[in-house]
Amino acid sequence: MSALDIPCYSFTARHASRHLAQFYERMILGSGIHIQQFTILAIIKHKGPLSIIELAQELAMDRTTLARSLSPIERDAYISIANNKEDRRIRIVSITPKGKEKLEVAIKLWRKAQAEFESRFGVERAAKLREELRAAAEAVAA
Amino acid sequence: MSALDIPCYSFTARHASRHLAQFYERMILGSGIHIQQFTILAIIKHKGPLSIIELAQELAMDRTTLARSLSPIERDAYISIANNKEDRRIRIVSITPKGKEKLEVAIKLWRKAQAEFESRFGVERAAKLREELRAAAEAVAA
DNA sequence: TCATATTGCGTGCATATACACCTATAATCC
DNA sequence: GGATTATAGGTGTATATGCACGCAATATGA
Repeated sequence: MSALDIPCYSFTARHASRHLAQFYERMILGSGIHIQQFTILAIIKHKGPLSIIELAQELAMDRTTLARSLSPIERDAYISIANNKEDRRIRIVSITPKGKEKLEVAIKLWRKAQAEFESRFGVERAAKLREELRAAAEAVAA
Repeated sequence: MSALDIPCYSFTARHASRHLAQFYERMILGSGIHIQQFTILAIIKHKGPLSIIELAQELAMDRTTLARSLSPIERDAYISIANNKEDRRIRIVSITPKGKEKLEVAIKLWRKAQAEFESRFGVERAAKLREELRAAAEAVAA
């Protein structure tokens, strides 16, 4: 037996996620950021400044997980986090010029990773897999 | 935009993996172990005593990640790790009677989780998704 | 046999993940 | 307006993940 024979859907998804992440990490290594950070930066850029909770909703991830993921990219000045005047509970996350530059470098490498995966796996097949992954996540939503 | 519109295959896989893991965690909560620990215990039981590296290969995960994942279940005495006489570099991992008991409880809950997912997502569809996830991981293998 | 290469494994570090619990602030309802 | 409730966010703790590096033990080759 090997991992390929373990029937647990959670394990299979985790396994694929790990290996896909490693593949993308290798591909965007030259950018100096991680694939997860790349996604977060891209969303912040495209959705404009937003609060922690709004950002977490966009990314469909836990609020506290996201908050900790922001630390390294704030430390490296790719994002800035400011307080809100109207509602002092809210903290607003924005991408910095330095973050935009970093993102532009990373996005070129990311496109290559996307293309490489599609080349190996098949464009149609990859699109179908993505749809099914989205549906699976939806199916188990709390 | 929401997570469902992010086209990155790595993100989509990570997203689905997170949410499937949370679903399984909720389902096997009563067992007192995590879904990842469940998988590791099941493999150790079925593949008999094996070394760290052999176990890592079975699970297709990093050796050092696995080693740290063993700590909690060794601490809780679900597994035991012994030195090898012939080759003193090798450490052999075995499941304990306590671990087998825990596994039996967890496996009942895990079966319910599997059935629940198949019920929500479709049996055929789930099988197909699993196959495609395996193939995707294979496609990006280093 | 002894120097070298290989192998098995542990640890430091950094990021990822999420639950429980806490504080501060804003909104709501007598 | 003051008590209550709801919301935004931070932190402690625990597990997950993997790279770089180091150490000890075995295997190999001259």
